[in-house]
Amino acid sequence: MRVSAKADYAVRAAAELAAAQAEEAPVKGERLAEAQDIPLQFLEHILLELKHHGIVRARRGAKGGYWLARPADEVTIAEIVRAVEGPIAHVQSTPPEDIEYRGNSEHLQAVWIAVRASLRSVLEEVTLADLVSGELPSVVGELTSSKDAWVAR
Amino acid sequence: MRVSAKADYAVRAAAELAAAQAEEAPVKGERLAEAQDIPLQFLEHILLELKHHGIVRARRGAKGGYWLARPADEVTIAEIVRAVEGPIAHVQSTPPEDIEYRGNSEHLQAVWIAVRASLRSVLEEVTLADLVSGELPSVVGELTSSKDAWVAR
DNA sequence: GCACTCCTGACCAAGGAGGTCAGGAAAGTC
DNA sequence: GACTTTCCTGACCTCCTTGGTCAGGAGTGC
Repeated sequence: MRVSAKADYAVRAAAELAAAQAEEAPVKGERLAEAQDIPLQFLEHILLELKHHGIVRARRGAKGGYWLARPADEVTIAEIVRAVEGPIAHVQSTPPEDIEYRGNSEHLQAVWIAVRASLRSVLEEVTLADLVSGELPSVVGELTSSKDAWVAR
Repeated sequence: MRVSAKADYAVRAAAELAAAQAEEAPVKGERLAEAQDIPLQFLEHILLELKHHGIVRARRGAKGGYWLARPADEVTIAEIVRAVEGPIAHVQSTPPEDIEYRGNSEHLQAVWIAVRASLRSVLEEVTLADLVSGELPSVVGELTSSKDAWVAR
């Protein structure tokens, strides 16, 4: 139930690309790495994965760099996380709907499905455009408004 | 963003203990392992962790076994998951409220906080009593009612 | 004293996390 | 055509986690 460095890096780099989308010019990996303080070579692997998933495009050579394949308001955080981490909320590496629970844990499946749905309700709602503008969807506002949400437990 | 085998096993074993709470007698590890099809020796390690976290009690010897330290309706899934997996929704192994995001990813912190809050809204609401009775809290019903929640993506 | 059951630490293989390194391949510039 | 720039790719590396197994020790009950 944790977020990997890779996923965090990927979203941050994508946010930089979203912000640079107006510029109409590719952004160098080096600039992304510096802006978000991410090891360059590691970031390049991540960007490659994002490219393979059709989230990012790239060109080599002088004047080369990376840019978003789609408008920033059409790319969700969920997509980016899935691209680098794989499916969200798998249990024992299999999707919860495929697991058979017996005996007294029969209803556990519904709980894991609910967990996944709740994750989706956040990650699939927030787009890169929301992220860079700071105008996050209302679901985020509701979840973060309580003081309680900001303390560890 | 996945649920480990350990967490899944822990919740299932705890569900068996919850169901057996009426019996007033300890349940052997072997019986738990068989009921939920969990490797016995692995399960024993898990039960030990639950014990150290004050969720379960145990006695050795003949007539020994495990039982819940508290009534089933006072133990949440969140507690069990934390006992075996550690804190929920950490990013790069640190709690989201401690991370400083700069530049265009400034608002990413709020997103991760929202992710954690949404997980909590499910995991802290469901108790072992809910799980074995099948009367899950309304939040689970709402999240699982859509057909969409049950399909992979 | 003995059977029973939990308790504990050591170990193990495979894979993932979080990188680094070295070189190749396209694109632009002179 | 040579050269520089920048992405692309695979190999490699260390440390840690996952998902276990094994062997023995220590309480408990009869």
